[in-house]
Amino acid sequence: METQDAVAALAALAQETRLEIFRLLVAAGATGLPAGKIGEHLGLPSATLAFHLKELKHAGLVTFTRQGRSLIYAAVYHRMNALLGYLTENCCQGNPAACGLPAPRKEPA
Amino acid sequence: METQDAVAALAALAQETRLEIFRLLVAAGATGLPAGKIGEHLGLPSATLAFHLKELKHAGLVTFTRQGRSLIYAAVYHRMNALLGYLTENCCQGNPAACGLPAPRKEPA
DNA sequence: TCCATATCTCCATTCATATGGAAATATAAT
DNA sequence: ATTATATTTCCATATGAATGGAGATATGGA
Repeated sequence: METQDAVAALAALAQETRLEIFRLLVAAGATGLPAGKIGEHLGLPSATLAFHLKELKHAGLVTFTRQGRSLIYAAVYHRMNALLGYLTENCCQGNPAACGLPAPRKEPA
Repeated sequence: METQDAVAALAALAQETRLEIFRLLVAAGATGLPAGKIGEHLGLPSATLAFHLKELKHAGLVTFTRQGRSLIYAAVYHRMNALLGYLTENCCQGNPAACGLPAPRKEPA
């Protein structure tokens, strides 16, 4: 992952509402959640929700597929993985132990 | 680490200049770097540099100590560690393997 | 076709962030 | 004391992000 992409992903997650959306989608797993359910869970007006989903989508952290009239959103794990890889490689002295982490498996995505 | 702190740390790193400052400090290791050297490396006007250092400091990602008339800045590794811990725990289904990572050692800081 | 549902786009408004010149503060040296 | 160095704070400005109402678009069902 390049620095530009890392900045985009970090910016997408650096907002309470969006971080909560992402966490909810992670918890929902591979099946994902329709936009409506997300808004319901977090009590968000539709326009606000759409705005944040667009940001996450733009950063590559979520995708969606249509199912009837619902759009089902899901977390993109490999993107999160790539972000964690970037951070451990670039912000832990190339030595993850410096940040208390075990050796990372080389970023695949 | 709480969600609030994670958002603050993410926001601090979600900016190209600040991410570069932090990476530079990580590379510099425990001895750190005087503010002036950082600005020199990255070609930043002093006011801009001071602004970003304040943001990083506020997020707990850097500290500084005075040495003569220089302020020596250094990366706070345990904070980065805590952020990575938060992300793997909360954004990888509580299952780091979902993000291609080995099991994390429990966040100590 | 007509209506209901799910979600988005448009827009105005508000608030926060980023940038950098200029002046202020702190330390050191002569 | 005075001057030089290192860095910060102050301030104005420009740019971008967040919020949410209202209307547009897409799909499915009667």
